[in-house]
Amino acid sequence: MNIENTQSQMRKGIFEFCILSIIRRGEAYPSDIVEEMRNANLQIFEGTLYPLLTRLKNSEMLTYRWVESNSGPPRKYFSLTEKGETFYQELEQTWNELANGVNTLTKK
Amino acid sequence: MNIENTQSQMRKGIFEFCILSIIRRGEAYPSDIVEEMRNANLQIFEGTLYPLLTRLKNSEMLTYRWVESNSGPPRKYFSLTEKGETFYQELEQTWNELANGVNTLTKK
DNA sequence: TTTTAGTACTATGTATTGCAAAGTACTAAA
DNA sequence: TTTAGTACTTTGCAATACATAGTACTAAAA
Repeated sequence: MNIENTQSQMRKGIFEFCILSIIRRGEAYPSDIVEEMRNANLQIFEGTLYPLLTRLKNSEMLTYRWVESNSGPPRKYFSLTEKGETFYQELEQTWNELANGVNTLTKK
Repeated sequence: MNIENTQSQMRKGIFEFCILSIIRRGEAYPSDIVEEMRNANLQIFEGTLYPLLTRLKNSEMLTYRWVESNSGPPRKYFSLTEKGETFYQELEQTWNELANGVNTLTKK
């Protein structure tokens, strides 16, 4: 039982919300997403990100298209489906309830 | 991929923090803990709570004593160790960083 | 006295996902 | 042709929330 493990456990379930939020604001490819998360001091690893994007795509929350890049391999740009937008709103509510609950409990 | 599962995943890692916070404020037994969490709109099941308390005890974050109850079986009252207090402070920082990161990212 | 009900705690199997690591593929530069 | 950087894929493992089945204690009811 150590802090790194707990950090990892705390991240579970939260990354879906973060990723959908980023893509909701505009089409993005994985490196964009990593960058935006890093800017918010959130760390996500490729081994997490790619399977998660795949799961979201398979669940019809996201669609993607291939875009040739200037100098390098093609990139997969993701965007939100209507189903994804609905799910995002549920996630937003879920997060807010959880965060409020925790803060209520721990800040007294 | 549905909201209930994501809620469950979001809870991972957070309950340690909540439980230590409750016990930090004063000695408590499991039903006390369930009650305080419910008051904060956080739901924890016995299958989660008891093993978690055991893990925290085994990691020397908590100690406990048995207390006879007025009408019913004896109760296990938990309290925080010094190691638990230190760990709590790390958890508090971890939670604040995570919550700030998520809110920064999703509220823009 | 025995049985029932309520309370308290224990143990275990399952599903899910973050993490780590190994790998493939594309493009441009050396 | 080889190397380096970028982009994506796959898979196995560890940890924990959840569900469930069970044991144990005490008081009240039968």
